[in-house]
Amino acid sequence: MDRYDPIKIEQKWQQIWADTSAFKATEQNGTPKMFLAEMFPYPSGAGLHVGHVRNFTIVDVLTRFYAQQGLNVLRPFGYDTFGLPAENYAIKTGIAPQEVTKTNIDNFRTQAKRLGFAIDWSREINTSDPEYYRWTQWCFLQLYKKGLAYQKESYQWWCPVDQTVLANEQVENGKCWRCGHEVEKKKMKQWFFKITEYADELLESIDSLEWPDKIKTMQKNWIGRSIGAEIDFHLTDSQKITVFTTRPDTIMGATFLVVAPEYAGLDYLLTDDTREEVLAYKSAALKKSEIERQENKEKTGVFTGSYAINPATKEKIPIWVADYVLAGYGTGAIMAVPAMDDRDREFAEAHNLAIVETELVDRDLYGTPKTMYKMRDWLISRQRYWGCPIPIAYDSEGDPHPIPEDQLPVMLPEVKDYQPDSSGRSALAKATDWLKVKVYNEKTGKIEEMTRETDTLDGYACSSWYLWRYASPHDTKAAWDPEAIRYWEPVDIYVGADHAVAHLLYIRFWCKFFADEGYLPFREPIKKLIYHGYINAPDGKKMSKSKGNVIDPLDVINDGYGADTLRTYEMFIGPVELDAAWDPRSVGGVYRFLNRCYNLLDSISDIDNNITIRNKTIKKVTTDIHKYNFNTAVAALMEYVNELYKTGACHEDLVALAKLLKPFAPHLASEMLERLDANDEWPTWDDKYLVSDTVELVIQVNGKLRAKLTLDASDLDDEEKIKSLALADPRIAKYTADGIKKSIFVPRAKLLNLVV
RNA sequence: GCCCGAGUGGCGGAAUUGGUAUACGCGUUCGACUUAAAAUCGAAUGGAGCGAUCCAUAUGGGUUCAAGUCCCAUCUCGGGCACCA
Repeated sequence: MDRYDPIKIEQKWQQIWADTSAFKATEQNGTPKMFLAEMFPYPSGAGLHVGHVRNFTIVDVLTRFYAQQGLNVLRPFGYDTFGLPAENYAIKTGIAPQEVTKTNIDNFRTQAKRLGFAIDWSREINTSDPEYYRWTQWCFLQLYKKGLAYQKESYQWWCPVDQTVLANEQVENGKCWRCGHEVEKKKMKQWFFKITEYADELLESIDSLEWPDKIKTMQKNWIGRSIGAEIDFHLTDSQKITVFTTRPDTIMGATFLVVAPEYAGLDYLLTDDTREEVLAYKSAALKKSEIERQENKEKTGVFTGSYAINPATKEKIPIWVADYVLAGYGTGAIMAVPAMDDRDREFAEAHNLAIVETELVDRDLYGTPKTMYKMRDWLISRQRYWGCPIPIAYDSEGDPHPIPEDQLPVMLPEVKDYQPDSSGRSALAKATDWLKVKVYNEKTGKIEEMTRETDTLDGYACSSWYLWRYASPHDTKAAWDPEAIRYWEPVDIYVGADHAVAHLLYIRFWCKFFADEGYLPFREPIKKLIYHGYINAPDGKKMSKSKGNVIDPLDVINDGYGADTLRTYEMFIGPVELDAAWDPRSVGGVYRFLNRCYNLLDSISDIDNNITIRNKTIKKVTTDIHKYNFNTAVAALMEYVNELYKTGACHEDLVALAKLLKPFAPHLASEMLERLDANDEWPTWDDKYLVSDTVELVIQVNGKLRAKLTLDASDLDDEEKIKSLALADPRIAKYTADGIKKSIFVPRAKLLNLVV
């Protein structure tokens, strides 16, 4: 017969799937649903990389597996398109981000189709499509109405290269997550989402999720709840400093107070003698980069000139300012207990402050109980062009007003000059016509001309609700259709390799908010999460253009291996949660395996020799996919094929093989099933075929393997018989000449251990 | 510094509740087919030894009839957090 020609077979089936809209999903009441999704990609100019392929293939294996089992499966696809790369490209080339985005999406779609993914292409979404971001703006307005979107002036992380502020979650080791440049602090008025409102629930409900412990722990640490108390230290009868502490019981040892350089009431504490020195210290601290603060943990600080009374000891204690106290946490002021706290002791020793051993007192004696979180509110303003416009306008007094919902979307205007500047306003500030808008002013009761907000939304806002959009992606009346939501959502299995705290925390926050508003009938958006590892270059290093070690998945297909080999290889490469290094020779091994599957069609035996291993393989592959052990599922199929080569494959053997293979190599499997005249219904096994008539019994002496006996399965009930058979065996007898002390028989393990 | 996770052949990795360590794949070697090569098919492959055997799951202890798996220390690597009071 003909040779295995993956390119030909794959083209044929991709055409069939396209022509028949094979993966279109519709609600079917009475049929159990399964909603699967990957973290949708940012469509870069480079096209799909092997990491995308791993991500999408995991989803695809599960999609096809559940579909073959008769579930009503939804597997949509979309593009997360707002963001810096397209805008930076526009600044460099003058080509509009809208245009580049379209080109890149087209390329991604074409490439994804060549991989044979079972995607419902009628549900494609794109976050920079006005029909989509119209509803992102609607989401913003719902949060705004409830006071969960608000403006605040404060010190924020600012990236001087990208010329925008960043959320806490987007600062990695003091550097910008996009360009890697050190971030600075800048005082600006910015928009926030009040995620802290849900801190307790985000923390407490996380244990109910079937997510990897690693992610759960990271989120818990990020939220960082501390239970303690706030305590007032009075300077005078009317002036006080409130501190937060987790150890109010150590107050007897509090020998001084420390406030952060940014502390709001700092000025009041200064005296003529100290003012100059303290202000110099403050401006130096603000200039320090986060990197410098991290590297240099020396405890610097200066005395403010003021004193407060310790309410427990009634002692007058000095107030210092030091940058080891953080402005953004607690009250920005602490009581220092150098006898108990390492950092306070270091500071006290460096500045000759009193250290007194403390006796513990009752926790509630001097303060009021208070819970504090490390998590801050989510900063969402971005001073960049290529993002979702914030639907807000300002009146002549600078007060914000929401754009009415019936005027959405606030379209992102086309501009010529995308370059941001250090003024703190995006390129949208130059779109002078667009800036003007007439909005009703509830203060004056009139429609007035106002000025639009020129910041755009953090891209994470766009991805905080897209999983719900998938349920009714073309809805023009609402962000999502409640009926479709009730049927499909929440997501059953979500697959990704990134965004452990940012995206996966934000989407949980929005879910809880919209549940409270009555728009969602559940409080957690994602039941199960598969967090897979990266694929590295053959040398084990991260793939990168500059190192020239990038493997292009399309090259693998075009080299003649085909998509099925690529997909199956990436599932076989190792445990799903671990990083793996690309091995071009192993790709060849998987190709050989698929080739062997195909060639089995040439000689179909009439005799069924393989009932046991067939049933065993069906069981193994089924349970492995349920456990996401894709690598061992593929290994089981390889073992099965090796066996079929030895014993000869009958029709039923091959049908089972093709069905089990289909999630991994759908084109080849479809071809095989067609030639075998079979459907793709997932096969079942019968445990009665898994027990054979004879069993191999392991005989150990002192725990070491010494012999194997083949017996009738029924003999496993007869311990005495087994023992005498073992003792009679010459390989055993030579160890047991002096008799045995005891014997342990384990029928479950088919094992007999003799102790001499 | 703190919190997780992981250390198994030449390599990627398998191993129900503790129960035959090294499945599967790569690589290597040999053989068949071929004028030859590729492809394909078959066989061998943890180390030492002629052998019976002995030694091997990061290191050192422990529990057990039995430990890759459980317990205690130590080392190495990866990830996260990092002055959060």
